[in-house]
Amino acid sequence: MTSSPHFHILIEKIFSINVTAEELKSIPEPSLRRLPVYLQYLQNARETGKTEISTTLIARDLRLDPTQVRKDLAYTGIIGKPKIGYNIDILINSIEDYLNWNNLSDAFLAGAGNLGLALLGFEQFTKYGIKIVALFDNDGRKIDREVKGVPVLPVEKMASLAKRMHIHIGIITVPASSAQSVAEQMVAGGIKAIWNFAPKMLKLPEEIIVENAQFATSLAVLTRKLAESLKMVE
Amino acid sequence: MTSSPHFHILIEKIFSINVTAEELKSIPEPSLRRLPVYLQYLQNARETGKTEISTTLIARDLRLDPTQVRKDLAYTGIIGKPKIGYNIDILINSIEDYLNWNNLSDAFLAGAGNLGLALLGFEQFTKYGIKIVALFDNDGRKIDREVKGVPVLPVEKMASLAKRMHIHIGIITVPASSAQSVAEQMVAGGIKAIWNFAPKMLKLPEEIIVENAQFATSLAVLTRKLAESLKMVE
DNA sequence: AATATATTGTGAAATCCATCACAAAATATT
DNA sequence: AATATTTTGTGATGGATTTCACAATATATT
Ligand SMILES: NC(=O)c1ccc[n+]([C@@H]2O[C@H](COP(=O)([O-])OP(=O)(O)OC[C@H]3O[C@@H](n4cnc5c(N)ncnc54)[C@H](O)[C@@H]3O)[C@@H](O)[C@H]2O)c1
Ligand SMILES: NC(=O)c1ccc[n+]([C@@H]2O[C@H](COP(=O)([O-])OP(=O)(O)OC[C@H]3O[C@@H](n4cnc5c(N)ncnc54)[C@H](O)[C@@H]3O)[C@@H](O)[C@H]2O)c1
Repeated sequence: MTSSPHFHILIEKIFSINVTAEELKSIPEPSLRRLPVYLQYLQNARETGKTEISTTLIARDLRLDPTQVRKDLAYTGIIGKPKIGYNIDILINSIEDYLNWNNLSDAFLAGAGNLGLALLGFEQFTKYGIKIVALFDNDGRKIDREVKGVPVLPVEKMASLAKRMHIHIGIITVPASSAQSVAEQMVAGGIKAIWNFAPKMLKLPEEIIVENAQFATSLAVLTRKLAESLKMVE
Repeated sequence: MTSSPHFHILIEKIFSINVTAEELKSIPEPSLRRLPVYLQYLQNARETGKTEISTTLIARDLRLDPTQVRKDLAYTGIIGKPKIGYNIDILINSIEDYLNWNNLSDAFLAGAGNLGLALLGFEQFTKYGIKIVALFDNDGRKIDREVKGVPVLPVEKMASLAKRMHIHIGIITVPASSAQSVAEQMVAGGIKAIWNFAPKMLKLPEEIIVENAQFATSLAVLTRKLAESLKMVE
């Protein structure tokens, strides 16, 4: 980069140039992870009839630092008014746009078991930018049914169908032992991003985006902190 | 702290003094979050018949920095051999001990719906240190049944039962609108750590440990990175 | 036995992220 | 109209985490 990122952003604001991949990448991952938390908080706040909100208040309610909230929100391009704060509707839109959650992406889900069907039943995914359009399984008893209007198809058809339908997102809820093979079939079908619920690290080409929904990670923090706090009172 | 942490740990090793809350706290949270990833990787590696493993190899497979892996593992107290690496069995045990996953903790789960039942059916939780011993719901049709040997009870009984059974961990899989009230009932029952799947920030006393299993967070990273990579090829 | 090699363990440096401090701006109050 | 108050936006600072650099060590090779 030859010019400073700050200068770049200024230029973008003035001339409405589309941000490039370079700039898109520049948000710190911790900030990115906080954006959905703000979003959910703001949607709640909107329901109470509020129209404006300050980072002072957001930070108090979410137990964060106000400057941190301001800097996080700034990544989405939002501009506030001193002494007032931000317009809630505009702010919500700004975050959703930034996350690309205003454009629903179609997704395939492999593994129509307990977790897979629970995910399918979770209507709120449409709020999070994705829509599950087909399930795939290798169990004959599950195939060729429809669940909540979504067809369950044989996993062999997944790759070709993904290609034909230009699907970019795959969700894996098969047992760990099948996860690698299913992931490879997804990649063969042109899928670019995989949300993996199986407790198994996938080995895939570098350019494939893999987000592991590791329940174990979450539990590690929980059980460890609990052990700490129980030790403390001993 | 008057003496260096390093000195402390040495003393602990020599005299087998229990680590105190002070020392327990000292692991960086990013390191803590990586431990379950190593654990799962190591369990896989063990199944292939390996008995020793180096951080060089772990790092290559998990796409991490070898020094980082070494420092992370060191928090669990493991000691390796130059030129060889670590004994896999001992290393696995060391991580499990550190996370307290060798002592199963009983947990209550509120919300016997899609996700709650999927979680119940997930036997591997016993590998992650917890055991769901009772479900609670407010839907008469679900109450007083047993699911996989675990009773479904009316949510009104949760607090008193938690107290009586000295339950420390609660899992919330009720709709967002009921999450706060259910969480408060858990706290009233003496529960100290809550694993919250409802997309709702809970307002609870500071000493209560809350770990939000935010699906939205995971998806934000996925959809954002995907948007970036699609921009790139434009 | 001497040398080469791969790895651990750890201070030091670099990078990344969170927090502090404060000027500028918008509104409310006197 | 002047002053006080609250908040935004941001450069500077501090702290946490990652990465680098390298000595020490265990084993393999000659
Ligand atoms: N259930 C949970 O709460 C939970 C939580 C965290 C992680 N997970 C993980 O999610 C995955 C699914 O868990 P689950 O409880 O839903 O298991 P499940 O057994 O209920 O479902 C797995 C489904 O995958 C199908 N399947 C198996 N191999 C396949 C293949 N090669 N191609 C296509 N489909 C295939 C099976 O027929 C079944 O329908 C597992 O990896 C599990 O470890 C589950
Ligand atoms: N299903 C998913 O894949 C998924 C994913 C992420 C998050 N979530 C969240 O998890 C929660 C549960 O989702 P779900 O799909 O299982 O919903 P669900 O409607 O299938 O289950 C909710 C259960 O909670 C019970 N319940 C409602 N109010 C209660 C109360 N006050 N006390 C006790 N029980 C009560 C209901 O009777 C029902 O059995 C929701 O907050 C949802 O947003 C679900």
